[in-house]
Amino acid sequence: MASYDFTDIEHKWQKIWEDQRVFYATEDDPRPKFYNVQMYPYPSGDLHMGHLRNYTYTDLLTRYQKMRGYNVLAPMGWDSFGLPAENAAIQTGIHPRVFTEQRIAKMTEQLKRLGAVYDWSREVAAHTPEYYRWTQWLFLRFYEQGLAYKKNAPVNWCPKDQTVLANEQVVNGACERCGTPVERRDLEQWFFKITDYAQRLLDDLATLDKWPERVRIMQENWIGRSEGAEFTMHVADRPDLQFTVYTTRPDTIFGMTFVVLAPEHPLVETLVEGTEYDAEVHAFIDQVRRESEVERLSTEGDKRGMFIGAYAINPANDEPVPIFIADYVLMSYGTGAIMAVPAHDTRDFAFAKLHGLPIPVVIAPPGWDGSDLDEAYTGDGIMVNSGQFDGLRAPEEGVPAVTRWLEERGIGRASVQFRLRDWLISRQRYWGAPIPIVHCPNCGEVAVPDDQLPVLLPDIEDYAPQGRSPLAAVPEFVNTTCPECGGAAERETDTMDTFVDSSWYFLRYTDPKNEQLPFARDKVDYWMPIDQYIGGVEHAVLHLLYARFFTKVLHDLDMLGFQEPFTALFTQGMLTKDGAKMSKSKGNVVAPDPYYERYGADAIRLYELFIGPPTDDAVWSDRGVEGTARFLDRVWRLGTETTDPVDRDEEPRDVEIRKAAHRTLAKVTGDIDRFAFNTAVAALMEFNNALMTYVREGARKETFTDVYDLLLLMLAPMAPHVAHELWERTGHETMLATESWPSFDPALVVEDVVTMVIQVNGKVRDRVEVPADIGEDEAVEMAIGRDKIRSWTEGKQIRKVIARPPKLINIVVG
RNA sequence: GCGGGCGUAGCCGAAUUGGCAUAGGCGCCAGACUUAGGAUCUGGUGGGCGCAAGCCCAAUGUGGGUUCGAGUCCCACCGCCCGCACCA
Repeated sequence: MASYDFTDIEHKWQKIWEDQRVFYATEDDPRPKFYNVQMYPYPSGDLHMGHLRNYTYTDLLTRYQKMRGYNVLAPMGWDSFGLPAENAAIQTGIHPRVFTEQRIAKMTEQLKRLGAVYDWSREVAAHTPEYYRWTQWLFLRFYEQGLAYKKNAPVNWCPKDQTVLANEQVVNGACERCGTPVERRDLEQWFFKITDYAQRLLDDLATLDKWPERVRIMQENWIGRSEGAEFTMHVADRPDLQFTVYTTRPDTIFGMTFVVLAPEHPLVETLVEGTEYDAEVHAFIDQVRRESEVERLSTEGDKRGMFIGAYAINPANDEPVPIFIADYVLMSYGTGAIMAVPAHDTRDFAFAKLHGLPIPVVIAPPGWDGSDLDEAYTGDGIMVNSGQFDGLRAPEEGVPAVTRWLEERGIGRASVQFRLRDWLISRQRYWGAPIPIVHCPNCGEVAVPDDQLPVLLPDIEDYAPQGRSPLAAVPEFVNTTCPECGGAAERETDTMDTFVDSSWYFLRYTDPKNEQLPFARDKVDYWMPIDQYIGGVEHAVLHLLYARFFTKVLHDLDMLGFQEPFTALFTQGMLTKDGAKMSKSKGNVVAPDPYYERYGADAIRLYELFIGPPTDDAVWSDRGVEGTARFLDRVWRLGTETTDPVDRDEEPRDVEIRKAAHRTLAKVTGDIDRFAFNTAVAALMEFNNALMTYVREGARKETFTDVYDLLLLMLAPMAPHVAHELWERTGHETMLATESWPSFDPALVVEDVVTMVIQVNGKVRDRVEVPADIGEDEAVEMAIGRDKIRSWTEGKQIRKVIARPPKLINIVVG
């Protein structure tokens, strides 16, 4: 249906770009660098229109920034470890490597078909020994720093996938991947100590001014810093026993009427041992422990807990308060113990009501009459019933005053807590990078020496997990010798979370073939930080936080010279169809193949750009592609059909079309810079419409050539195949991709005659063409003198005239 | 519950700093070309009046407010979306 053979053209130019290595980059280029990266994908096999949208954005920027004069690096790689390949292997028996590499090959083809260009010499894939060797090497550096450690921990366990999940992989109490309700189990697990970096990860968010604010806010909430105080409490009649509580509201300490320990709190055992509460408490603890997250969530609002037969002393007033355990207090946050102030905490209030505990008010709400509260009051107020602190404003005066008092008495101090937990990186899975640790009966836990890396993933027969890594069933892998004593030892059989792989791949791109180090300092410092990072908002807190953490650790190890990896971040919207995100599992994917055949790659790209604001979700529409295909067809015909431009002197019409071209150029340049690709395409369409009219009414040869060249230059990053072909056919000997992005002529963009709007009482009543440099007095005079305006002002008094020449005059009458 | 965002034509959307609301596309209507058109081109496409040039009016989820002037700023409400979710 198109009037040109786009398939031939696409093949031709894709081959030229690759064969001539047009988009390959080196570090010795004198131009300023621009490092342009899209989050490397999991090789799922088939790209759909939703994926193509993202690749189109990245590719547009690669081509645009090159034309803008930058030394652009746009690499591509694969997040190729992970569960799907392993699950497929369990089902089909195909080795995950074979499965993965077939898909990588397929996706590479599909990217090339779109016309997306990369420096393929820098391709990385997480599953290759050449890559995971360095993932293991980096693990060892973390290990040396005490940033990688093993501990027994209650973990999220997916009974279907038979593996441990990170907190982030648990969605509404269910496994993110398969939806199975998650259970809790105790296992020995490897962690990265990201909490050591919590404050810096929080502080440096402020420097990321080219990140979407919502992503910064999400990370801020995820890190979850809170300020308060912790202090020691003694158990009544047991001077040997004490525990620490954490609170953000030390100013409410006089309102404490009970304390709550997490069921897992170590002191609980001691307190109930041999008492009448022993059996009942243990039954409760067992129940809570075994409960899945789903079950816990379903009981929200009904806070379960019990008195355990002991009392603690409130250090503020020396009153004994009962000790409870309850499931709403978590061992993993703060100290695992809280002072409960029912009057001023909604959870404590609910719990106190349930157990008939007193609810004394210590922060008086404004206008409080001394009566009981119907609900917890958490707002500002005046301290009452609080001894020497009565009358202070809370929390702003009360918190520091009480905290100081606790410090002076030597029982407490100011304390900062983070919601962020350490990053659980071990997986009881096959398809990941083995953790390079050996367990020796004599030497204990021993790091595999650097020169013995990589610890290779062996080929195995049975991938099915049985509560431990499939690697544990491979004696040739497990049995080894201790690097320190040379005796018999066993390898660690857990593998690493794929988020470890993806926390540094963008560093490897800068020096992908290095066999001495993961990357050389000079190369990483040349390319990094990434100037433009593009990816889905679903990675707002996971990948993006981990990658920031890695960068900071490697900075502290003096391996690189920057603190933040991603200068600018862009998160694109999803493509939806039938009201849902396009995905294989929903069965609503739009496969690109028929569209390539019918409309060509450029029409698809252009529609992906035109479909709506890049940050917003968009709905796929077949009609939309037809529209952009029609547009390209018109551009093609303008460039190839005889339009009979003639040599003649320049007329006003010719100047007008040149002005239109330059205004469009200014608009498109600005729009690309602010990621408004949809309006950039609209501007090109509008200009093309004007150009068709111009040609129909008789074109001047020189003018037409000039403005048509501009059109092709602007189209080059968006619809590269057609633009390149037309550039060649219209007689240019250079390649369009290596041309400079044109700069607009300011004289042609500035309008010398503009339409001035004349309003009466804010309503538009007339318009008049005026010189752009018209003076205020002259503009007002002209406005008032217009016949049409007179008919509105006649018989009324002009009270005020707002003049904004040359755009607007507003006459206020009354 | 807490945090963030969105609501404009029949549909997708534009309006960048408070200044001509509705650009561009889709769809629809009419016409031209044509054996034919689901190709292409031209014109139209909120409402009212008018043969017409044109004139007038209404409208940006709802209701208020600030302002000479509000899609844009403020307040309340309605609806939808996203993130977090017992973090003391």
